[in-house]
Amino acid sequence: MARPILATGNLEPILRPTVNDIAREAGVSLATVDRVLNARPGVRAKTVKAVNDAIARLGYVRDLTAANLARSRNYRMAVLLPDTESQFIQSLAAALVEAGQAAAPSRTELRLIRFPAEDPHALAALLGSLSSRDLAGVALMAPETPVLRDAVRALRARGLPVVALVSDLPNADHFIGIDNRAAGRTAGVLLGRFLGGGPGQVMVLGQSLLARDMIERRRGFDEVMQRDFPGLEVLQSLETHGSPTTLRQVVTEMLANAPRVRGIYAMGGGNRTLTQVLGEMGLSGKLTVVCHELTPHVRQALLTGEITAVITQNLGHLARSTLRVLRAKADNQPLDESQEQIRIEIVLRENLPDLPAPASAARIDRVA
Amino acid sequence: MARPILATGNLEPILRPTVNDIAREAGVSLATVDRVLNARPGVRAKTVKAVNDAIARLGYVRDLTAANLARSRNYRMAVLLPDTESQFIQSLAAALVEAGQAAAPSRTELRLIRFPAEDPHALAALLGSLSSRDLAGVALMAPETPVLRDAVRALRARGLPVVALVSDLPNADHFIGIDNRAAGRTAGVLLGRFLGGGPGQVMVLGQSLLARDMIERRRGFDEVMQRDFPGLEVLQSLETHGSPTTLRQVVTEMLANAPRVRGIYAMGGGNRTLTQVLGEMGLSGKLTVVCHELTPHVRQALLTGEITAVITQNLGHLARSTLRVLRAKADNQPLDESQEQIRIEIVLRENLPDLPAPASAARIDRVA
DNA sequence: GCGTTTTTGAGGTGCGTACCTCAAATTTGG
DNA sequence: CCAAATTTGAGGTACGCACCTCAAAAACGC
Repeated sequence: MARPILATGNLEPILRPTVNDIAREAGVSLATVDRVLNARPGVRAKTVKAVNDAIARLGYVRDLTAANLARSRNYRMAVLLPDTESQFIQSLAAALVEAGQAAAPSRTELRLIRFPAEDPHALAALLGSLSSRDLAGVALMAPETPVLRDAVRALRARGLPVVALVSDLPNADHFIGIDNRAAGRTAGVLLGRFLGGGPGQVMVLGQSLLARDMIERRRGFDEVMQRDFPGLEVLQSLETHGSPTTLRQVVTEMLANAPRVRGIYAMGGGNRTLTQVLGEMGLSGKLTVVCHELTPHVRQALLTGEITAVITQNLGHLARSTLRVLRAKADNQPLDESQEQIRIEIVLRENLPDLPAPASAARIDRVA
Repeated sequence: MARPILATGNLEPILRPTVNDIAREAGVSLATVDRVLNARPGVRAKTVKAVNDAIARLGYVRDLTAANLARSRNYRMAVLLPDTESQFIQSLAAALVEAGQAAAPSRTELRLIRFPAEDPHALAALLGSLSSRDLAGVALMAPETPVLRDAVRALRARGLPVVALVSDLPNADHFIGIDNRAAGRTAGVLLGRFLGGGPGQVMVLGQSLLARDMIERRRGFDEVMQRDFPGLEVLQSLETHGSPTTLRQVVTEMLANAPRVRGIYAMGGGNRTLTQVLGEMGLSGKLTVVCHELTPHVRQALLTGEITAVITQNLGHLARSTLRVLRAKADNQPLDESQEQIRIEIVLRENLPDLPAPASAARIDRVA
């Protein structure tokens, strides 16, 4: 149950300057240093400078853990996701919950809130009801609309950091997700090269051609196909609007009319229905299919060869990054960009990572 | 210079049980709870159980930040790398130094130590000189030898956690790096598919066929080629022993004798020399070349088309993971396996990530 | 039952910081 | 130069925990 923390002995201290050192160095009292550090009023400009100079000279950095302890600071973050039931959203939600649990020891709490996917005003109202008294930050995955822009602006004006998830919002503090244009380009090379450069036709599917991420993917895809694979004819995008029925219909129709289709780029959701339709038409494994997001079903389809390649983003990373970024923003701290950059991952059957272990069971590592 | 931490107001507290709560719940004093928590002697088994029961009932988890503050705990880690001057090692070292700097605020210090690459006994002696009084953990990148095995065992016996970097060591506490067999398989599919399944010959290059990572890559590569691409003939591996001269010689010879070579799998280092030789022979961009590790030079070669695809691991992730794992081991804490798994990344020209920004310059994010 | 050993409690100090109060020192305005 | 306003200092408490001492209480041996 309760184990002592430490097997190895303690180390000789690594000395870092403290507030007391600053006070001595600056020739002022602790109270004054505190006033400067925490931007409290009642200090002459001259004194402020003296303190800041001492800080610079000593290379002082505030011990955030001690500071947070003293303030009993805690970080309650809200993450807003559409109430869609797609496997992607579900996996994302699960990853967020897990990251939230893992962050609990560092006084971070994550509140997952779902909003009606098709109602921008309801979302805006929800955002309006969030208070910076209860929250330290907000993460949000939603398509951009005028009301949403205003609501985000209002939130930030109230001092709450807002980060955009998966699909960018231009007036958020930060965007967490992949570069969708580059993702589209990557899909393009994979399809192009796997098809040997042609000849043949390529079908493109997307939920809605209005969402920012879809637009960017399509643009990147076309860019590469036109430049590098002129032998492949890219057919017009088909919109599915998230409806399995529509998807089934447009795919069937297109495949009947375009017999030279050798590849499919599925930009958005609906991968489950797509593989199903292909199966029914006896085309499983006969076409080169590139899609997005490594959901459980896509995993399976990769293994059976129904899907050739997947462009994906690591949702665990995305979730942890979300918390780290929100926290950094809440603390007004700089962030490590390279750590927060979400990579575009290419998954084939051969580099399919092991299924992540269930969250709760803490694994035992090797023992001597 | 010194900014106040917090713009947003404080939140209503998220209450977590403290040691005082345990004492009350268990009906004992604070001192006794402390004795149990830190495994100090002089407590009856019965009392220990009462305390542990209370801990379980309340769901108490120790506040590690407060604990570390109280103990003035700090984490000094040693990372041992061969003194090779390859771009890979240099990039790795740079990533480690950067991760070490980023971890400084959390009382973590990283000491980079280089050892003579070809002298296992010197390395063993070095390991023998490390003390658990000065260090909290050791990370090590080295080929396995009998003396090394013994040295690692001795280190662990002295209570120092040891993790293996890049290439696995079976008796380390943990391995941080990619699954090299899967990496070899991935290289196989890429080459196979990019070459349209054949016909043709494929050349395989490696520094030394003795290192564990090389063996595994070759095995994974062969596995896929035999099973999925029988139309491609895989030539015998060529060993370069890290010598540019040897590499130049064997490649030239092989290409002269095997005119049907259409692809190259470069399992180890020497990518700089390889592209150079290919250029001299007028073959730049004419062969499909798959190699490992996204070093600066390989980036360049990807952009010019001299190299087709790269199997790589994110060194920033690797470095941060090293510190997290060492810390978790030092604290005897469980680790989040999914966060520590280093992914096999496939990099083509089209998904080449932006060059990471220089370490020191903290970036400013968007402002309202 | 008594002395001895073992176990427990009460209390304090410190880690580095935040935040508060009150009095003393300094500066400012007229 | 004096009164008023501003700035500074001294000191305390708290956060959650580690670690120490000393005395009181309980368990133990015989």
